[in-house]
Amino acid sequence: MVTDMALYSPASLRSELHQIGCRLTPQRETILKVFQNLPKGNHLSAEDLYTLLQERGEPISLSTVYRSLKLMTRMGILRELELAEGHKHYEINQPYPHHHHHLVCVQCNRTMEFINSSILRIGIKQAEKESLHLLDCQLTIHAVCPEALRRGWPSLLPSNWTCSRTLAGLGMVESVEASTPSA
Amino acid sequence: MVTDMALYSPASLRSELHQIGCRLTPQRETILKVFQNLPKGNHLSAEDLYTLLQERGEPISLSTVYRSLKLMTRMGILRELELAEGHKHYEINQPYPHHHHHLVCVQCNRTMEFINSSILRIGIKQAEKESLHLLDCQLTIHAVCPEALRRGWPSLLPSNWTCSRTLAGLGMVESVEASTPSA
DNA sequence: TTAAGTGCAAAAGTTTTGCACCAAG
DNA sequence: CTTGGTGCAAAACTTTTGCACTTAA
Repeated sequence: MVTDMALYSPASLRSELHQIGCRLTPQRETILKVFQNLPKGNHLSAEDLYTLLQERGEPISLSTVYRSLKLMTRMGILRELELAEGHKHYEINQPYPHHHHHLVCVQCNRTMEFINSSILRIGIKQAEKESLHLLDCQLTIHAVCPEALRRGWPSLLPSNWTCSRTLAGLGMVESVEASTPSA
Repeated sequence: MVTDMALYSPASLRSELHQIGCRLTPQRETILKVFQNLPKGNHLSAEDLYTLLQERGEPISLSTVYRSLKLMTRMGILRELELAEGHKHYEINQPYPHHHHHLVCVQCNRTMEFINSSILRIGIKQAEKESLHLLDCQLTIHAVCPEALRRGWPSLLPSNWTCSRTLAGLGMVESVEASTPSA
């Protein structure tokens, strides 16, 4: 899964950090490594990342996680995704051929990635026009899945309902009609 | 400024609400009216909207504001914007010719709108492909303004620094080099 | 009449910060 | 050394919720 991934070596990260008066710390290096090895299509919230590092026994605090995510996003190393889940998610900011966009079902929060190179082209042109330095450009499509529509979306669904699309994504496809509340 | 705006009359809002088992309340009508009359390019956070209504003497609670924003977003009447400011902003979801996208400076948070019809076309096609019902589709471009770059963005700037681009937007263009902290 | 909506206050999250200590360069 | 970074705990915010009371239809 993780293929042509050496976007940032520790050395190049160090040098980018130094350029702006920052230092390379073990924590920052660890975080970068996590994102570099994250399977394509995954993204982590601050909390996710913190938990994951804890489980691996990496010593890091939640504040440092937040601070690093913010810094690395501003540096253009990470991408901050605003999907429909209430907290931000992060992924590595992939270079041009792998650069992708998101389609989100606002009911079940399932996210699908897609690639479309004209979008980036539009973004580059627009940033140039305003003479800004481009960091990231992402198309987010909000949509509703057919199951939700069928059930009378938006308000008739229990808030913890999950559509079959999501269940399928989790590898548990059977009870599409079940809608079993569990909160 | 507010031109061809009668996207939703109270009656059409009522009927859309009824279709999903909801009611038209004075609060919802008021909120819709605010967004319909909002000058092009403006967007409000929940807090902004609440304050604005308070000032106008409209009786509404903050919870209702949140509840209405969520509902109207899910109905596709409003658009939830995730710009770079930590809280969500909302604007009316304009139909196809007025549909627009955003370019944001991550340093000064200034937001610029732009129109590009191919983006919507891409969004429609992608949603169709996954057989989802499209609600909204927005391209967000994150960038840094030249002033920030010149000053050694990202970390050397005081957190309350505002670039000349922003000052210009506020109609106070003089002291571009001042960077006067005020927090 | 009755199910949906509102307001209030409390709770639940998420993200930020002050400060003392630690460590990269 | 010196300045930036980290961890901890407290604080600050934004958003959600339970419940009793209203109100649209």
